[in-house]
Amino acid sequence: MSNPNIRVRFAPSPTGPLHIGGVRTALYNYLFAKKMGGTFLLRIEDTDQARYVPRAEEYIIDSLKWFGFLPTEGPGMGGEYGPYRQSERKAMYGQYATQLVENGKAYYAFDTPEELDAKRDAEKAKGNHNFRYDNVTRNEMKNSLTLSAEETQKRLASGEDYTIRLKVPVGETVTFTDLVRGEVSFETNELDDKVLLKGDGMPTYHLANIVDDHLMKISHVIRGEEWLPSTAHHILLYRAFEWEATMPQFAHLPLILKPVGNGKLSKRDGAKFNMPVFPLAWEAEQAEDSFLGFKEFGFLPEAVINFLAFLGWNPGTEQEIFSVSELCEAFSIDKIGKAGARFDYDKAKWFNQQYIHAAETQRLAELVRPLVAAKGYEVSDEFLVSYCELMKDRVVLLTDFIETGNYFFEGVTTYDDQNISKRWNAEVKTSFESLIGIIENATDFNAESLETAVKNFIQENGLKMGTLFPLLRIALAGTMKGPDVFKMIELLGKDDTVGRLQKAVEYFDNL
RNA sequence: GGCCCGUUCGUCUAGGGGUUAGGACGCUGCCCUUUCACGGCGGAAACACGGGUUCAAUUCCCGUACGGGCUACCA
Repeated sequence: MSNPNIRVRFAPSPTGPLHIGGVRTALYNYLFAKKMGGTFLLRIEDTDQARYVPRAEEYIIDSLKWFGFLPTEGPGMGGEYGPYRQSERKAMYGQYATQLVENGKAYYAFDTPEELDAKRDAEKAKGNHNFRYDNVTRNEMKNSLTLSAEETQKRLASGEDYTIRLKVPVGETVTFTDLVRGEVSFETNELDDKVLLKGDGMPTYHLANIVDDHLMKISHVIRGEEWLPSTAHHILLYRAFEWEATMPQFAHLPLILKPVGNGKLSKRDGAKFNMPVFPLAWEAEQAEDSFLGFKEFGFLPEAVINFLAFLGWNPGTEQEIFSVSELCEAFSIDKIGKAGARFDYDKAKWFNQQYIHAAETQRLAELVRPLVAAKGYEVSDEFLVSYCELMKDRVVLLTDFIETGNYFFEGVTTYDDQNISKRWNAEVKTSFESLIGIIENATDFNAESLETAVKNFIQENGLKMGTLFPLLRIALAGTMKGPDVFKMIELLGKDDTVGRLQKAVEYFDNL
């Protein structure tokens, strides 16, 4: 069921790697579009040349690709409302800004950044800590409202740098209904005359955003709460353009907060808490600006999606595990919470564990393959699949597959000495060596037969499982932890198993 | 400082004028088990505070406190 009237966009700035809050914004937009049968598009807001980072746009798209919620319109993706990169729309914004000046809704301002800084400092010195360029102070600044028409024309003609500022009306109340917060209002007397067009001819976020959302027929603006205060300006802009009738609806998402401490989640929290805050790895010139992502930490994309979906939203039922398609079905804006949500890494890991348990073993093996290769281990595909099957219940992250089960690949490197010395003695050794013989001579080398054979041996000799099993386990794995001993033996194969057991006897003796 | 937004277990949250305030993560006890894990069954743990309104307020209103965001020719 498709609905051409529902169009939403994800509009990031390519200033660096896309952080996890941005991913969640993209996700909510995607889910909303899917739920409503609408369109989800990507728009790159690259109007700040100073902060532009070349690789960032590619990173954003790679990330969306990894999660599997790629927009259907965007740079390099087609769509009839392009271009979808704002830098490529530069000329258009200038025209719209000029139109606003002609209609008396905006004005030229000639104050240089230095002059503005000086003005702010001067006001601060006078005890005024909140100078703003507003409907009062504009009368004392250098702009087309205070300058004569001739002077303005002269400055424009001379090529002097100028900005175009929104002429915020006096004494009005701007009220709108936010889809998550309800009615919100602002007094225009508290609002500053935002710069619409910068000295370099580029639009600011405010202008570009409104023009593009209008031209791209955006029906719902779903974005972070940091944009709530500027929404008043945006509404004023829609009015100035006389686009209010088709103005999109707004939904401001609660922010994602630090796991502990004050403030919103930042990129530095990743290093601080040893957890990912970006979807994919990002390589920067400075080591401190380089990061590993959720992917490299060993997360499955759908687990991250499920986790993120629940950071600020819930379905109102007790179901927690949702596939992406279930999420699309269940999603609704009115279930989005209002308060900021702390980033809970433990919960993220729990989601991942749940998804790994439920994942096809074949797929896990494919994901683990490159990790195994990176370690230099050489194993067959059959081995890897069986190994993943054996380990998937005791793994939280994909990287755990090579860490907690490393002895499968490289043999036993360290033994649990304490548990050995507690159990090892001459008598036990005799039984243990008989046990090796049984394994060595086993004709049906599979877990079930081996278990029967070993248990029979134990019973016939009046031994206890508790004396031999732990030693068997330690001999094979070095540790008391791990999967079923007989399944381990089957996977390791006869030669490897017997080799490990013999090596262990020697080690146990010398302990 | 000003403006705007928010506040239910440690965390994510459900709920909503009368509930034993529900679930999940984490923590913890027991069971399962040759170990670890998985799984199952339990436990501790919350309505920020003060005033109203009301027969009744955690729920509605107002304050306060606390938290968050914005306050750039950044987005």
